[in-house]
Amino acid sequence: MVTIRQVAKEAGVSVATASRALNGMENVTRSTREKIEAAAARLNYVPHSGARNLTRRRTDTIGVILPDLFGEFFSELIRGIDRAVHAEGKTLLLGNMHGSQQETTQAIRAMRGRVDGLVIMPPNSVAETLHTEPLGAFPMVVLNAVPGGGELPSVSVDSRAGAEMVVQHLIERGARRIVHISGPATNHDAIERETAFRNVVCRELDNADPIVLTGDFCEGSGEAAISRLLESGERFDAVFAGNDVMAVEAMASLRDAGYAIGSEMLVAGFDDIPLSRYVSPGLTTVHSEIPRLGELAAHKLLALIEGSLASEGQATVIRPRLAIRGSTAGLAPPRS
Amino acid sequence: MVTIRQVAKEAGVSVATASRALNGMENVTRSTREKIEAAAARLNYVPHSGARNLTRRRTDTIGVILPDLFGEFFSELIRGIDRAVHAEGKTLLLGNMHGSQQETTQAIRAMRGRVDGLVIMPPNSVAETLHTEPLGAFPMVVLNAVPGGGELPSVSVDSRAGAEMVVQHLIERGARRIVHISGPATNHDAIERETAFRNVVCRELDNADPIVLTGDFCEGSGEAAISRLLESGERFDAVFAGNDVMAVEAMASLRDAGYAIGSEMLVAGFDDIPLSRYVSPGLTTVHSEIPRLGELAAHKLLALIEGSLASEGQATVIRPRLAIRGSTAGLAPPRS
DNA sequence: TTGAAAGCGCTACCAT
DNA sequence: ATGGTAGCGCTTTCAA
Repeated sequence: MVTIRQVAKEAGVSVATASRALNGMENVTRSTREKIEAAAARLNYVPHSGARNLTRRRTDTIGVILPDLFGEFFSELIRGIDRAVHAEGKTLLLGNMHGSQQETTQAIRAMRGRVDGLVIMPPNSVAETLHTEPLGAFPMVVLNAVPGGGELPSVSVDSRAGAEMVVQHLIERGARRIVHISGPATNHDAIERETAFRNVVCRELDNADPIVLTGDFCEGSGEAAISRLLESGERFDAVFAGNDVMAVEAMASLRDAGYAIGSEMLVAGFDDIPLSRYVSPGLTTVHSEIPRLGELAAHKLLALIEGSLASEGQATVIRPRLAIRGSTAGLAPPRS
Repeated sequence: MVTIRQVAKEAGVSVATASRALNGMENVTRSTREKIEAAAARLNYVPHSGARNLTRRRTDTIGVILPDLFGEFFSELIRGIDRAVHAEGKTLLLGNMHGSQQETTQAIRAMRGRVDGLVIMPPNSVAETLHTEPLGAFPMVVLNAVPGGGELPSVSVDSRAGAEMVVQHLIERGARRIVHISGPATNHDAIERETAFRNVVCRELDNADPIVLTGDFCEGSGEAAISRLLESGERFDAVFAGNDVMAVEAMASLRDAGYAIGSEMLVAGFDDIPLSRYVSPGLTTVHSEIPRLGELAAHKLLALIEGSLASEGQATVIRPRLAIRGSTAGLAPPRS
């Protein structure tokens, strides 16, 4: 492994000069610079970023810690973050907490000394104590969660508003018995969406105890929920799933069960992942601009790192909008 | 930022002892260890992985360089890689070459000193000179590409076999005039798939000059290809798209144009991204176990790093299988 | 403009 | 079992 010292020796200069030349600093004569560059090329020198990071006390890398790497939601999110980070010439270090609290702490700690800051999407349990982490002083932006004590800067989608919109919409399109498939109780968004659902159903349909099935936001749980529901024999005319993955699955299951989606049975989701536009009928959902969510978080973090942003209380909330598609075309015989 | 030196001082021991205790080595008395741990906790000490990496000459991190972070293919791939890497207690550093050759080189170099090895999915142009990279000695596994000079270990899906299977299948289901939407010419898989398509069509249908439209594997190009095709007035009864993203789009466009997918018009893709199962009718495609592709690559890299694998010539090829769904149910009036 | 040398925070070797 | 110390590869004062 060739080091800068070898390059310096080969070029017959000191490491200091070599370093300057290779970093494109001005105070190096043209001829020395050329000698050094030639030597570097001859030896196939590639700088060791690890060492560089250590001396410069910065890594030009930002860490991202997500509960999972699975599915389009995260894919889109990472894409947004990458876009922002890459535009600034920085790199992305990806951590995965795999949902567990312990792994989250571990993941955060593993980032120390390897990144300049963190974008993190913590489960609720972690969010509450996040500012307690030894890394407290560490630049950190929280995604879609209630920051513990409200102290950490955050970016989030207004889940409550989004869920209210979509439930309201279902009602307008004729739904009277709406079932909700919720996300995991450890997830802040899941709770917000469920709460909003209950509120609207209670207020508009006078139903204080609607059916709520517990899902987990992942593949498999939409289908499972629907099959439980069908077995139970409950009557219902619409399903509002906590996210699109479950909604799309629910839609497929209901179609298989013989319902005409959009006319006999309305289905809606949340997130607006790309998939939602491609299923047929298209899935009505809450468009939350996932890549933008990531992009905003990254920008905020970069500002934080540069010191151009206070490290407290900056909460950005994205207000989502409805994406209306065929899955809520309208219940055929509107019953009052 | 609290360092190990401060912890040592606080505990009244040397840094050496502190290091041992904190790394769980055996040769430390119980009492000293406790003193040190207490001191570390009191000071909120978090080890600096960057420095650690430097001394240990290893990072326990593997780098992944992809042409793009967009879409389900990469999402699934990363998921597979993560699964393997995480199982070994290591971390993932994500690089994005954004398709350009220059950025790829840059991305590779930026990894030096920050990762123990690289999984890379290079465009063709880069693949050929990859082993020339100064990082040559660096553990590296190539994904889905022809490794330059065939020297680098690789994992890939047998695109040719997959494409042959699916084209054959289209013919069996009655297709006689098959159109191909290809991927970008810079992509090895794209070329393999197109070649296989041409071969089968020539052999089985005696058509030496089938219609091939150029796409780019990304959103938008499936639709564009179909609209060009429809405008041209060409007759055709089946579309084989180079990947699922384009196939799904093509399917939607054709449906909008009034074709009954599966009976009047057959459509097939390649990859089997999750989306393919959810569209309706389901998309017939080549199932290539994307996560497994990533997992195998990661395992191979880890073996390489550990030195339990030679660094040359190890090529793993995954043989894909057909996933038959509604989009190729069968042409209604089978013409000979 | 150039060089010498002091670290960055940590681990691991060699003594004790 | 513990401590002293020499690096890991690089950047960056400070002098010359």
